[in-house]
Parts: sequence; C-alpha cells; structure tokens
Amino acid sequence: MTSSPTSPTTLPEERRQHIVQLLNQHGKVTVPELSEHLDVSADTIRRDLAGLEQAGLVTRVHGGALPVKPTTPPYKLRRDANVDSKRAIAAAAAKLIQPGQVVMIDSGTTALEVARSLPINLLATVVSASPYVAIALADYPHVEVVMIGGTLDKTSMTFTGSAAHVALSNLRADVCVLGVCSLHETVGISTISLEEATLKRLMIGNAREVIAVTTADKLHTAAPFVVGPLNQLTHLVTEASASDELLSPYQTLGIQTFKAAN
Amino acid sequence: MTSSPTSPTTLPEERRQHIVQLLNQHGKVTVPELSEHLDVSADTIRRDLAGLEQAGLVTRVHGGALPVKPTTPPYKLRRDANVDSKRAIAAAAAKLIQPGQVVMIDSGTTALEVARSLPINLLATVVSASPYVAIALADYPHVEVVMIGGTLDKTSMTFTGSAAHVALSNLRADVCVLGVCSLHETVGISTISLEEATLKRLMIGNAREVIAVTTADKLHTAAPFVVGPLNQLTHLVTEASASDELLSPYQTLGIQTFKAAN
DNA sequence: CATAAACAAGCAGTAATCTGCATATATGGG
DNA sequence: CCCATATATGCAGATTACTGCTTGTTTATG
Repeated sequence: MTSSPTSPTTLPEERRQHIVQLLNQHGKVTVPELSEHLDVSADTIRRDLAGLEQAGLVTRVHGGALPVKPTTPPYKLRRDANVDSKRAIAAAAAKLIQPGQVVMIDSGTTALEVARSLPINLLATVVSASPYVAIALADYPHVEVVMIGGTLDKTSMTFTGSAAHVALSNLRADVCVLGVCSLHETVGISTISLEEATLKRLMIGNAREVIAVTTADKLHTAAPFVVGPLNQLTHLVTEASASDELLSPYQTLGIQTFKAAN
Repeated sequence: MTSSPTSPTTLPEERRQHIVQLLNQHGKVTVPELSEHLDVSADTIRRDLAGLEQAGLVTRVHGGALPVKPTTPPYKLRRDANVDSKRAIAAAAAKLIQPGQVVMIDSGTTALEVARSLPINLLATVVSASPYVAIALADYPHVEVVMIGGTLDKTSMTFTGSAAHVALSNLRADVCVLGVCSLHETVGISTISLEEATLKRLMIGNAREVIAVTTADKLHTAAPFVVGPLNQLTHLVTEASASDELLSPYQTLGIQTFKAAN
C-alpha cells in the first residue's frame, strides 16, 4: 500500500502547524477537508485537533474546529477595543482638518473615529474606501462623500483590487488620515497585508499632508508589508500615554507630533 | 483551484454563532426566518435556540428568540413601519437567486432586505452601489462583494456620478434586483431623481434577468424621471395584499409575478 | 371559540466520534 | 546487525451527535 516511490515526509508537528494556519486563514476547518488536503486519515486529523485543543490553539466542534476566539470577523472585535483612547486620538486629529479641504480617510477603526469626530458643519470632500466611513458621514450636510469602489476585503472592511487602485490613482487630496498598523524607526510604515500596503502607499503619494493616527502600542513595531519610509508622514497623533522618548525619532524627522487629551 | 464540487459545508456550531450574531444585529430572530436564511429545517433551528438558551446566550420566546438583556436595537432603519412586509417580499425574491450567479443589488430598503435574506452559505458575486449592502454581506463567507464607487447621494445612500457610471458600464450580471420607486402601465419604470434613473437604466441594461421588488403602494404610480419600459423587467415580487387586478398588466407583458408569503 | 402556526417528543438514517488494536517507522542499546 | 521501545498511523466496531420527519399538543390571534 505505502509504496509511493518518494515519500514526501511531512512531520506530524509540521502538519499541525499547517492546520492552525489554515484555520486562521479560512476561519474554520472541517475534518474531511483537512483529511483530503493533508492526505492523512480522518482519525489522524481528529487526534491532531484534540491535541491542538489541549494546547489551546483551536476550539473543537462537531465536524471540525473553529478559532479559539468567537468566529466574529476580526473587524468587529477591534471595533470595541479601546474605543475611548481611539476616540480621544481621533478628536485631536480632527482638529487638523481645515474647512474646504479634500480629505482621504483610510479604513481602520481609528480613522473611522476621525470621520465621526469631524464637526457636523464642516465643509469638505471626503474620499474613502471604507463603507463605514461613508455611512458615518451621510448626515453631514456639507461633506461630499466620494467612495473608492472595488472588491471588499472582509477582514479590513476596505474595498481593494484594481478598481480601487485606478480610482485612487486619479485623485489628489489635501490631507490623508492614515490608520497606521505599525511604525518603526528603521522599517518605516508597515502593515499586515500586501493589498492594504499598496493602497496606503497610493493614498500617501496622492496627498499633500499625511496625518498618521495610532495608539501608542503600534509605535516602534513592524509588520510584514512595508508601505514606505517614515518621512512621508507630516503629522502623527497618538495617545497621551506615549512617552517623549518614543516620539523623539519622529520629531527629529520633522513630523509634527500630537498627543490626545486623554 | 482546489475547489471541490461539493457544496460548501457549514458547521453546526458555526451556525449557532451566526444565530447569535444575527440576533444582536437585528434585535430579534424568528424560527422561519432563520430556517430560510441558514438553509436548515425549523426543527434544527428550535434545537439550536434551545441549546443557546441553555448556554445563556439568547432568550427563547414563542416564534423565535430575543436578546438576553432587553436592549434597544441600534437599528436605524427600524422607524420604517413596513419593515416586516419588506422583509417578506425580500425573502420571496431571495429564492430567485441561484448559486454561482453574479447579482446586482440596487440601493433602497427593500433591495437591502433582499441582501440580508440571502442564505448564509450562498456562493455568489454581489455587485452594489450601496454601502449598507456591502456591510450586510461582509459576514457571508462565500459571497464576493464588489462595490461601485462614486459620489454619495445622501438621500438614496447610493454612490453615483461618472465614476459609478463607468464602473457599472463595465459589468455584466446574471440578475439584477431592482428596488423600484414607481411602476406604471403606460409610463413604465420611473423614479424621483435623474441620477438614480440613469444608474438604474445602466443596471437593467447590463443584467440578463431583472427582478423588481416593491411594496404594493408603488404599483400603478409614476415619478418624474423615467428609467425605461416595463417589459425590461423579467420578474416582479410584491406584497401578498396586491390584487390580481393590479398585477395583470405585468403578467400580460410576460413578467413573472410573485407574492410574498405574508 | 376556531384556526393556523409553533412547539415537544419520539423515530430513523446518516455522519462524526471514540476506543481498542494492529501495523509501520524510527531510535538507540546490546 | 538485531531487537526492544516509543511514536505515529490506519482500521473496525461501538457510541454519540446531528438532522429531518411524523404525531400529538400548546400557543397566539381574530
């Protein structure tokens, strides 16, 4: 039976890591699916899942496994995380927007709060690729809302793809409000997906001023996909709890830094 | 692609999480509605609800379930009195959507309810110019959401303008779900704004089938801006209360008419 | 009070799971 | 080189979970 000429030896541990990866990537895994994909029997998969649950890496359910944290999309979880500090940051950033400007607002929870913090009578044009931003500004009588269309990326709730790329390429804004994933002194601006990085790069390139809004825990960290160097930022708004030491690299680059009134 | 021909499977536990999510989102859930939406029998739903109540996640009531704590749902569109009849119309229209199709969904509250009534494991591509539709479908694992960008028209909550025009011109859909403003035997399809009429005309022209969804009070009425003749419609879904007399003009045109199970 | 819908309990078929056991595949000592 | 041991895997039978259907009962509503 097991007479495959070259047995591509897959280590058990390697296979288990693969299961965890598939789960995080796909949101769920089923036993038959894994059995076929990894070319082992369903029993082996079940034993793997039992071990992974013991290790706290998956939640075992009848028929397969789900992520440990409830399967609600990542975005909805983040929505409720540190809303207060994000709102304080957003309020500080909103003051930097001048009447009459064309403003790009990134996706991401902090950037969304900036949209919500804008004064209700503001006269402006707001460009965004996030449906939440569009809905948040629907009641603003003097704001013209321009949406970047495309394919919905469900983890970041942003419209992406070539259509978004084309639409963004033909725009020129006064200000861009960037919801930053990670900022690092030497790595620069970075984020967790390639598509996101590409779009952020376009937004930065097509705006005169770039305001980065971020919680303090994102400072001095890095993510896989690099957007560009730090000196493309013109303003940085973060929490009051951020130490001066953390902010000094940005100030030496000529970036205006602001702390939220926490 | 490693796509097997078997239909995408939904884990029981996954389905229960969906129920909780729908409950928090809608403020209430009914057994028939969940049965339709999740594509399982009413008995299974009842068993799910019993288990969820045991776990303290829902409060079981006759006919469905309510949140554990009597919260006021943040449901902005709820002030609309005929939500229930719109939802019934939407449920009937959703049955006309076949797996694998490319579906255009118009803006408007009834069309939005169609999106919300689609079975959760539907495999499809949905094109829309409404941010609410995009958000409603964000949790559908096998639906690709394509957004038509443009300038936000705040009265209809649709993205319009030349950008939307261009994006719609380059699309070809299997079916279009049209939220109709007015239908009249001699005037045809009409609506209240020029921009809306233009976009609806484009959507109709680029879809193989056109399903109009509308409450009965819109039948035999007219609005200022004409979209096109009635015979461009292929299906019409309306309330159970609509008289046969009202529907006969459409049937003689070869339009398939459906009444919601009210 | 009558009717239709919703419910609960039980039954049967299918799929998933669990348990014990036999067979490989190293790994290291004699 | 041979063998004992631990680990990993697959298989077979018993058990459990899930689902839809049927029957009789309860609940809501006009």
